[in-house]
Amino acid sequence: MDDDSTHNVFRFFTEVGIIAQFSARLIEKNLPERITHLHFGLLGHMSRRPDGETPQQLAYAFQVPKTSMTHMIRVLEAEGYIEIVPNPEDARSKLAKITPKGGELLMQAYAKSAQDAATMDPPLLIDQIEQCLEPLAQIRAQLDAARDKSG
Amino acid sequence: MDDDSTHNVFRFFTEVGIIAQFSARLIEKNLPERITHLHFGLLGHMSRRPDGETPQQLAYAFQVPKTSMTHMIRVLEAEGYIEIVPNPEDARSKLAKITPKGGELLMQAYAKSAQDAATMDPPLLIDQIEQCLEPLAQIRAQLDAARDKSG
DNA sequence: TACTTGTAGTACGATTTCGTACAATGTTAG
DNA sequence: CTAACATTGTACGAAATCGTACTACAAGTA
Repeated sequence: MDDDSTHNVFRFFTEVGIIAQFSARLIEKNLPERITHLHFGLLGHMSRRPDGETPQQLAYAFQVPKTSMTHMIRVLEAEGYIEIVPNPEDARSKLAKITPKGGELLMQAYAKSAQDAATMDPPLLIDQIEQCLEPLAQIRAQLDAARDKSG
Repeated sequence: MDDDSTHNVFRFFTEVGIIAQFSARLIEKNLPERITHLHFGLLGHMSRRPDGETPQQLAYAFQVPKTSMTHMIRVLEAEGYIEIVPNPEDARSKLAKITPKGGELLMQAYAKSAQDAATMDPPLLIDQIEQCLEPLAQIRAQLDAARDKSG
């Protein structure tokens, strides 16, 4: 990889890091105290999996340590946004499922954040966003694959 | 903003968030204990500003609370990567400057991470990355501008 | 069955994050 | 000048992050 490409890769990571921080703030502005964008992501993830997922699966999906996930789902459970039930297929394990209250929160935060995004000044650059979407998805898939191979 | 665009915006944020996490890990793998990708970003920022910057400016640039920045620069100073001197233009304030040791760390981490990036399997999608670069920069600039207007 | 090895989740503690409150200094209106 | 007000950095404490070590259960071996 030549110097130019290297520079571009780092620049890419820098831009992506900054934008990620903005999006985190955008969403957290519309979430209750103590609920972060990661919790929001967890709820979205669970809403697509009505049978629930184990903390282990969630930790892997969100690339955080097991202990961090333990803490996060406890917060969500304490606030009633998810429920944690024993895993019928493995007595060591548990299943985390979104509750109606969690679904409510998800919808509301989504709607409010969408509203905020739609009313930004200067306005969001939808064209550029859509233009990035496909390549970003490919890059993410490549990074996922590389992670699975080596660590 | 129609439903389709809204969906794309959220998808964009999701992809960006995941990629940001990967890049953070990629870099932190090549940094000492206690030094994070944010510290790496701080060092890079300071390396382009030999006269130093105040903690306030750094907090704004990196979009973290002042108190978080206080803590971060203390870690960097404790490890000798930066030095903190009084600000000659404002007795309330200080200036944080990168040290030669900090420059060393920056170079080394950059080189190692570049090496890691270049040897990924499957390989990094340089074309897609370069394709995203310009639109991402525009999106970031728009988000910056919107932040300055409202909060 | 008894034994070895592996895996799920968590207790615990060190560190980090960040909101609140504050002391020191700067700025400005009068 | 000086009194109000604003700004800089920080002490402090509550909460979050995450590495280490552990317990409980599972799975494979003999």
